[in-house]
Amino acid sequence: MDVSDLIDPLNDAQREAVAAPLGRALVLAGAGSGKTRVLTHRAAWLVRVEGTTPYNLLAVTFTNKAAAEMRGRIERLLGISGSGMWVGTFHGLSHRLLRLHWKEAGLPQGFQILDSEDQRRLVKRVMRDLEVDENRWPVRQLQGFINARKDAGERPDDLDSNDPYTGQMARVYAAYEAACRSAGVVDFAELMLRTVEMLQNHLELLGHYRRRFAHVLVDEFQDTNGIQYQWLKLLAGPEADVFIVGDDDQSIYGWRGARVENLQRFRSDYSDTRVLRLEQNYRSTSTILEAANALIALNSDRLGKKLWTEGEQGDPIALYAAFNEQDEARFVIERLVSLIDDQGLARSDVAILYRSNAQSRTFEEALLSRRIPYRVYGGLRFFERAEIKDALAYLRLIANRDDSAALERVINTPTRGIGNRTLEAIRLAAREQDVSLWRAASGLFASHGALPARAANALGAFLGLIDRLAAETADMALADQLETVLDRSSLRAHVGKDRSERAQDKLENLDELITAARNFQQDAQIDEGMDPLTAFLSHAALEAGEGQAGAWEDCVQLMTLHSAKGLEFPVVFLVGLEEGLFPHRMSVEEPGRLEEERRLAYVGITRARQQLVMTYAERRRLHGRDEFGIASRFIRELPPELVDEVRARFSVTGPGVAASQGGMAGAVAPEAEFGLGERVQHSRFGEGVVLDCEGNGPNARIQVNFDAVGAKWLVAAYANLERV
DNA sequence: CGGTGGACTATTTTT
DNA sequence: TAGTCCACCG
Repeated sequence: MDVSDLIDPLNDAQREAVAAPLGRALVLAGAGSGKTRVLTHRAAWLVRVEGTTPYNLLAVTFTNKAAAEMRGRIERLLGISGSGMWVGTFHGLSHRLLRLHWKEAGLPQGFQILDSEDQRRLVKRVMRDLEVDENRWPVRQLQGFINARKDAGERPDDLDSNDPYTGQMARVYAAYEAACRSAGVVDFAELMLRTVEMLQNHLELLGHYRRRFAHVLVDEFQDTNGIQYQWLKLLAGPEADVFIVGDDDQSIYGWRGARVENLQRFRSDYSDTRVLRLEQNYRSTSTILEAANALIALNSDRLGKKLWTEGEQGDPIALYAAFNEQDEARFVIERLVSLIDDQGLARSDVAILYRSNAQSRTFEEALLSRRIPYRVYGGLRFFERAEIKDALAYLRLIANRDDSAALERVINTPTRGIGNRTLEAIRLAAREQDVSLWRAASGLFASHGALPARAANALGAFLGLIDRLAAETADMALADQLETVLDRSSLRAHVGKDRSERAQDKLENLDELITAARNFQQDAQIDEGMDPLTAFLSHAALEAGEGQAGAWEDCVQLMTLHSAKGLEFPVVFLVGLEEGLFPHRMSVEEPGRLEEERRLAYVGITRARQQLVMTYAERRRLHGRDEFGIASRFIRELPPELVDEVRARFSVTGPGVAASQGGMAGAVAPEAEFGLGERVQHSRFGEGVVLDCEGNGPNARIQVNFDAVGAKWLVAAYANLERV
């Protein structure tokens, strides 16, 4: 049997992992060490060498993107496609199990999924019904509490109701659960918890799946939370062949419940675990790697790993102390332009990474003014847009009248004369009779005199509209159904008359939704037993889609450090490295949280392949105030010899900024060979004026505005400039 | 019902 | 500063 294609492209450590004997294996894979390759090759190895079938594999990741990538790569290695292989996210796979076994899970057949916004609205609704003071108990906090409890596998009954604080929150949790049950909806955390409970309560099902999934593979294990760990352990059972890959140094989601300890826990739960390390890095220069190693070494409680590379040393890390955030953006953009224009880098080779979303603005403005295409990751996703959610809420209501969250959303969108009074009456009736809003509304409408005539008419029109839409569109294709709903509900007209320039965008989004529905029905393999509408709605909830449609031209990439995990770029600008911003002030108090910030810095540094540029601003406008910042401790924690401080302080920039306490190596004042404004001559570009200088010695860079070709950055050592 | 203005808040985010 | 949310008013 020829498995050279599986084995040959691997190094020794990778090979050892891929060909590990069946059993429990934990692969500690450093950044850029080829973990996805190892995982996918392992899957292919199991089929081609160990003789299992794709049907017996269970491969789990966190994001849809990673799951799609993994599936594609495994299928390519196996030369198959569309197999019965279960590759997906924790939530996607749980969803599938719950659809197949809705009865055993105690769910209605057509249950729908609440996204975070739906959940928050529902929690809020429940709190109002319970008359919980929203000022004392912020809704988001309660939502977070409920999710944290579910992520830990706890139901309201498991909580200490004697403690007044916990007791109050448990009350809301319980009421929220009741509301979900009556509406036939589940939130994200519930998908996991419900699946675990279902399997625990139905040992015949558990046995079936344990036999089926003889081989379990998990990516990014350091990001698993309590319930995900339980889920895995339950499905894998004591016998399964389990192959997990993770990196404790890249655990950056502790704040949303991820438990790095699960790596250790796995080792102690399965004492025969074979631990393997992938430490050879194929991504970054040795300079970048050394910096990353030095930084992360300051964390305690590491499982221990030291990355190395056979690659080149590369350039030193550039550090720029900006005067303020505009200066920071100016520096980054100028540097990036010179990389693109003079060194031929693609725009998409360059990433600007920051700690918090708000920082993107200055960079966007600077990029915009220079007409450089860019793309910001994060922000509102397609299926999260209000007009899209409104449209989907109509569909949800058509699929399931008891979906009270959906009803609340659209009963008066567009406005149809059902005001708060009427809605309050409906809510009251629903609470008293312990039924869904739809049923309560129908009841009120049917009993004469229960509502004022006007309200009753309006309500009747709404109830009739939904019933009619449901009946008339029942046999339509999804896209046609949606089209009909948008027109007949007047939602499209409502969205269109929004008198802002956003109205056009919104209409286009609705069209996009119709297209999405059409494509979905065409090429999605819809699981048996799920009608297309239910499947589409679940898809919309589980895969919120991209933030920006299309836009796949060559763009500079802007994103938070969190969203950069798993990606790599030839050039990385790590910006806003100031105490209070990064590490964020909310994380500096607790050692554990500070270490997570440090891991975040580690993730950022290791995204860079060739060149890493760090910046911080000595002054920054934050929340409308001017804040003075000092360099982040993460800068000071890097070996000074790897860092080259770029100082533009030739002159003018401003008094008092030349020597900063955060500066490296005592901030030697640069000796410039050329002064600003001086006229110089270049062999190729002709004459020009010196605009700016950075650094000193042979590494110094000089910006010259050439008469013929405009402004360019030149490296002093190669430029051979002469005074005119 | 929709529009306005005051209060409040401001890490990270996937599913 | 800027964006969101909500209460109140016409």
